[in-house]
Amino acid sequence: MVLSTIEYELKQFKIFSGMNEFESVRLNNDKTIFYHKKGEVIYREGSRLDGLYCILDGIVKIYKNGPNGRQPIICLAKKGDIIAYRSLLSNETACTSAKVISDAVLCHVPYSLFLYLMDNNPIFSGEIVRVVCRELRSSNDYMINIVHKSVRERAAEILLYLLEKFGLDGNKFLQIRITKTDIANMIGTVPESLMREFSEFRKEGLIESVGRNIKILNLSGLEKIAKLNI
Amino acid sequence: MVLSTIEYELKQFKIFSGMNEFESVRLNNDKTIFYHKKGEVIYREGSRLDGLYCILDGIVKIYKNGPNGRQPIICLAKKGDIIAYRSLLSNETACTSAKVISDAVLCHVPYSLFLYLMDNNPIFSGEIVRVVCRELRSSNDYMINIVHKSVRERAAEILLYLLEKFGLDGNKFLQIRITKTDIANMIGTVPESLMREFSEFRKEGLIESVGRNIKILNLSGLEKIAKLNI
DNA sequence: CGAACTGTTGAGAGGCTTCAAGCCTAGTGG
DNA sequence: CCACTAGGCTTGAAGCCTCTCAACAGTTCG
Repeated sequence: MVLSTIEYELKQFKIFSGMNEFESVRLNNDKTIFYHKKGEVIYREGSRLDGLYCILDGIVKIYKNGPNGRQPIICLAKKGDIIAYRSLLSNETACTSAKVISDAVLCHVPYSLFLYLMDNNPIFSGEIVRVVCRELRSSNDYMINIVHKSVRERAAEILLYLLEKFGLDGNKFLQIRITKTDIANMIGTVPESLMREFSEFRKEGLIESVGRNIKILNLSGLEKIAKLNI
Repeated sequence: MVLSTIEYELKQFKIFSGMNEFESVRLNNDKTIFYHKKGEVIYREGSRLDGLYCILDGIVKIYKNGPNGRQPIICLAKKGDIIAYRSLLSNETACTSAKVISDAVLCHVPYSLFLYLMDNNPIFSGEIVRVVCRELRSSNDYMINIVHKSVRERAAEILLYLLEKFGLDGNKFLQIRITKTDIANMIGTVPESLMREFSEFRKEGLIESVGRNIKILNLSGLEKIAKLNI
């Protein structure tokens, strides 16, 4: 990804869609582009952040350090998503960590510019509020799922989530390569338990999976298991 | 509660602290006060809301309709809290329901005024953003707790939550009367399991409980069990 | 190419839920 | 105001679901 296309990419972010000439110039001057390899940590729980990140490419996992050495994953962020804005808004230290799970290109927008846009650009601030609200809603939904559904139901649901968020390639394979441990951490279980459910799904002809590659064969079957919408 | 004190009560809400003369008058004209008895439903999941509610008195539970006929409780709201604002901000239908569990006095602020304040009063909009962010953070924290902790740990934690939010009376009793079913629904378990943990706590001298009245005897003991902060 | 991590399956243990049954509390209607 | 009834409280027993531990095959990446 070359720099000239980055300006174009940034324009695709809804939050930046209402910027005037002055703001655009300032964004281009103040921003920093980072290239991160898989496995690199972008920020850590407890640290004080000095700006937000727009994801231009790759996949980032947002997680917490939980009890018993686990690392529950809050969500996955991909191209088009923004991360690290919540702690800025409430002026707290980060309550999550972020790690790259698929080589990523990030655009750092400094706190000062963020504040300026929040105060002076209603499209920006309105869009940020919408993002937070959406996250709050999905966080609530997620909670219900994880607490009141069995591992089998959650295993089906996470496949649907990955499908919706990352899509399929031409051969019906999920367009994301992610470890079973990470998936298990997304639905609050251990890799072994997740494994067993996937094995079941395989026997039932719902999916095919070889290592990290997952093929979705029967969407409606998975939906039935996941019991979406109550 | 008489009407003259209501204006005073509303001023106590941080979101209204920065209003000018005009906005104050409009709030007083446009608002509606509702008196709700225990058990009454304020709004239902899926309905379109026409304003937010400020809780002037009483306790309201925010819950969802989950699988298997359960009603997982997202949070409890008391005097000083505002509810139903999220769906307004993202212009969606309500994703939760709200029911009174302790006789309540609510102040309804219509959507139009809400929008006006969001656009014209930076103290108001800033405070709303902070409220959403705080909720998002606690929602994330809550999720981790509920997923990766045992029922015993969660049972201890919910007591600490109730203690912090509602406090104790002179005799060390929690200042909230809530059913075991509701508490169980807050920590993602069934009343019977919660019961057993409370019985244990009783044997260990951590609490005393008779029916809906819960007395906290050993705070640090509960904290140790809850394993707060990882 | 080798070490470290991940994937996969099995066996066993234990925590939690479900079902059941009786007591008690609280809210309703006469 | 009191009796009644529905629902909440409480405990026990049984069984299932999920986690833990273990072992080995496969994969990834330096």
